[in-house]
Amino acid sequence: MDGMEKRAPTGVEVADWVRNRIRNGRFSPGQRLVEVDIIRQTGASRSKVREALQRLEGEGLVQIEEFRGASVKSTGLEEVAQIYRARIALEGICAADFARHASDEDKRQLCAVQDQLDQCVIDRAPDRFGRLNLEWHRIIVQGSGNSVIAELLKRLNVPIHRLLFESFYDEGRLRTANADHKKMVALLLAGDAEGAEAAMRSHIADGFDTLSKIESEFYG
Amino acid sequence: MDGMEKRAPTGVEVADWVRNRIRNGRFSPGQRLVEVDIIRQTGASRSKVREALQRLEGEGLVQIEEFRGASVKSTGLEEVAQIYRARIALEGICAADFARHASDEDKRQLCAVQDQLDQCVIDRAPDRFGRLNLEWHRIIVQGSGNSVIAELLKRLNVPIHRLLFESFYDEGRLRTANADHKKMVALLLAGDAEGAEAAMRSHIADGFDTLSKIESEFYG
DNA sequence: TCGGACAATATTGTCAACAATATTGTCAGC
DNA sequence: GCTGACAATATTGTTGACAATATTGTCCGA
Repeated sequence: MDGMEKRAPTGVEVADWVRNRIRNGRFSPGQRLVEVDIIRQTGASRSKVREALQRLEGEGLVQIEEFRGASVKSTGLEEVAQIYRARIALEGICAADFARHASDEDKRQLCAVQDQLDQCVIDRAPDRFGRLNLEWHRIIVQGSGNSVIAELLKRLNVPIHRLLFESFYDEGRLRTANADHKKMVALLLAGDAEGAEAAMRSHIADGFDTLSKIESEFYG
Repeated sequence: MDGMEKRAPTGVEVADWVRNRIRNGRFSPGQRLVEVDIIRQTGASRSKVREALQRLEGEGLVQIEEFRGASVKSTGLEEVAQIYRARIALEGICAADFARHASDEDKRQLCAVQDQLDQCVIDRAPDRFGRLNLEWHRIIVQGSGNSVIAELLKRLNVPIHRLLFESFYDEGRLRTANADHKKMVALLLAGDAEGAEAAMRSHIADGFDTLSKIESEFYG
């Protein structure tokens, strides 16, 4: 795939490869995904590439038209809004469940990441903050113990991956977001399920609001 | 597929065919899905059947082992509980959004189905009640206007399809469920988003509770 | 120069043959 | 009868060739 590997990649691996490239914008919306190109770049057989593209179509990440092949599906602002609404619902529940029955290990991890986030605010490192922010949310989902929801969120986050970093380049948003985080950690550790859920909801909703202000002219 | 059709079914159609058979129990958990059998029954080519099985694996409905083929994945009580938790989150949000901005047409449809549900209670028709119950929930999701969540719920409901009918054979549960429905319709029409969401949540949670009592010995 | 017809190429869709592995059947030896 | 080795069968995995369609290039006439 990257270097020179012996065994040919499996269909799932090719799907991962393409998905990553879509996520970080290396494949842009509307771009056609020609089978031969992917074969050349991955070393996979055509069957595997086709399998991968069909899987990604199932995830809603690409669309396949007859005799025209696969292309990266673009997600408009309306769909982004719907994804955020789903996140509000799901991560809200996760916060509540985390408050109810997270393990000490999960709580410890959460605090550790929170410390690093605080440091990022001091250092004004929005990029690193973005990465740790993903980790922070992931820990809460994992701590809720619901792997079904975890899987749903993993898929929902793919199309909005870039956007999840965008807003933190605004200093003010970065500070308020981290203030949200600190309050929420307190609620989560205190076992206040209702409070944590409400806090998570407004936190994500605020994230979308600042985002839609930034991106509104882009989407028109 | 059923009768004698001319054109061969596409991969998506074969996937639908298998998914339906899994949903209504015609294919039971653990059962191996042999490619040749599906070819015989659907008239599809092997490529299409393989494509279909891979798609279903992506949906988490079957599992594929190397050189052992596809088999229907079984969902334990723990996973069912997690699915219900996700439903609580997502349908709760849908209820709130329905209350906020559902169209008059959606409201009208909801009332119509509610009337039919009431009739089912009078007639003691649990089977018909189950079908209309699906429709009732679907209308609320549709009325929320969030197609992303609608898609998530459609997938989540597949593995628990049978269970969604089970509890209504208990007369008491059927009555309380319909009482929930009527209260919720009132809240939805009144535009009480918070009330509707809370009602939907406890409605679904109650559904799982009665279910887990019925099925607990089955899952052991 | 423009546009349409036609050819050339590129790309995807389909299928069948073959390889690799698992599953089942058989039988000798005990 | 039971067990293990081996053969026979069944099933899945892979590849390549070919068909179907789309895309691009070319040329000619108005």
